[in-house]
Amino acid sequence: MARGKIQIKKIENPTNRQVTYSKRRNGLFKKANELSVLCDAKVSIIMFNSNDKLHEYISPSTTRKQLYDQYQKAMAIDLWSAHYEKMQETLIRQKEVSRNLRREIRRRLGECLDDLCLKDLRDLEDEMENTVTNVRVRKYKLITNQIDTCKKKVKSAEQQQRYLLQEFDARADDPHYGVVDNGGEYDSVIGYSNGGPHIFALGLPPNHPNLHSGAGSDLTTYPLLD
Amino acid sequence: MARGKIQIKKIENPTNRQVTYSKRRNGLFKKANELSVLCDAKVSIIMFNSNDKLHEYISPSTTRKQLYDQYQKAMAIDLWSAHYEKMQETLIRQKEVSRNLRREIRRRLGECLDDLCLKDLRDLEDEMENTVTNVRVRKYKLITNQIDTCKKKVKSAEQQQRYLLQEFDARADDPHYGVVDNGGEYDSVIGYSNGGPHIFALGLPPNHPNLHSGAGSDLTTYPLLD
DNA sequence: AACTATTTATAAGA
DNA sequence: TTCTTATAAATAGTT
Repeated sequence: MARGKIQIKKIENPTNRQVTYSKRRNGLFKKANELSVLCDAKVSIIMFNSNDKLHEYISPSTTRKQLYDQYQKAMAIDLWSAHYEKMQETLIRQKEVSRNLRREIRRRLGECLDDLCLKDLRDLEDEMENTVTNVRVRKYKLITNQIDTCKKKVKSAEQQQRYLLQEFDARADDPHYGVVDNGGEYDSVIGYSNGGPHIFALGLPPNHPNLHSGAGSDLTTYPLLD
Repeated sequence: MARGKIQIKKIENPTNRQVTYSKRRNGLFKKANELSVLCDAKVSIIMFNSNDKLHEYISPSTTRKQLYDQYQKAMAIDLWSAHYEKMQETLIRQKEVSRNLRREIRRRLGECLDDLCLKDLRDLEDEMENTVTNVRVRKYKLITNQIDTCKKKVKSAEQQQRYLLQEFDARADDPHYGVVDNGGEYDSVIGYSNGGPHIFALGLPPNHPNLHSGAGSDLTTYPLLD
């Protein structure tokens, strides 16, 4: 535009190119600035030269963040990247799936049945009955397990009791062990009314294995059985 | 820059401002384009006028995404990550929801029952039975409706039949109508074994209204009822 | 970086 | 909005 017109095509001489880039960049930024002031506009220019060096202009009336937030809003976000789009699609599909699943569940709660035909209803009914059967099987198994566990505990408790009585008798016959005098009344021990402390009072070691095994520490569940 | 120098400050007249914005925007984009061609550079300009209308220039040698990816890398900032992250979160939540819904359904199919306690199983069983009840109610209603429809059709067919027989008798008594001689045997008509053609043979007009009404055209469903 | 001949952009008017 | 045109501004090539 001076000392001769030029063709608008790539300047092959790298030095000339760099010089022109510099001059015109300044010109562009100056124009951008004038525009933003004259017209109360917000302008951003970012540019990379052929060596990928970044230069940037932001009009003084705004900030990068403000400008790009506004830009994203104006662009309605989605066109951004393939990734973004894919994400959005996935999200929509997920929501659709959820909706369908919810409807399935509602049907299985006995709602939304009006748009089902007779066959669908029959299938649903069959399915429900299968499920009930499965649930009952599982429930039965659970109950059976619990009962078994309880029985084992009872057995263990009884064994424990027998062992303790035996031990008690043995020591009652042995003069080396002192006997608590309660007027020949053994009920408080035999009846298990207040077991633990009495036993220790009789000289059993506190960490007796049969007392502290799993069954032993759960003896309190005993009254719950019946 | 012509017909008089101007001060670089906001143009207060909105019309003038808009005109200048338009002209200078074109100038700016033209310069940007020349620069990008001459110097093999990548340029992006985004601008909002005072009414927040967006205008954008991207040099043809690149794309928005490319340019902004490069920009982000160069700036070591993340322009879109906030949006991105929010979306990712939403997606993860949605998937979680779906997974839960699926498990609910599987339970209602009698699967995955192992981690339910006795109370859960009882609730599930009750729920299933409620559903079965609802399904049966709905099924019953559907069947009742179908039966009602069938009954109506039967009634209509019988009425039709009665009318035709009456008509037949009337014409048999009237000497103006010729009678097909089959040895006094009327069964083939009375028995309805091959109704249509015989009737027309007897001289009924082909587009007899009672024959071609909705009920009439469905007479073939009659044998299916019972 | 400065100069300057020349091209280009554009303000004001139509 | 677009065109016109006088003039300001930008800048290509040179120093």
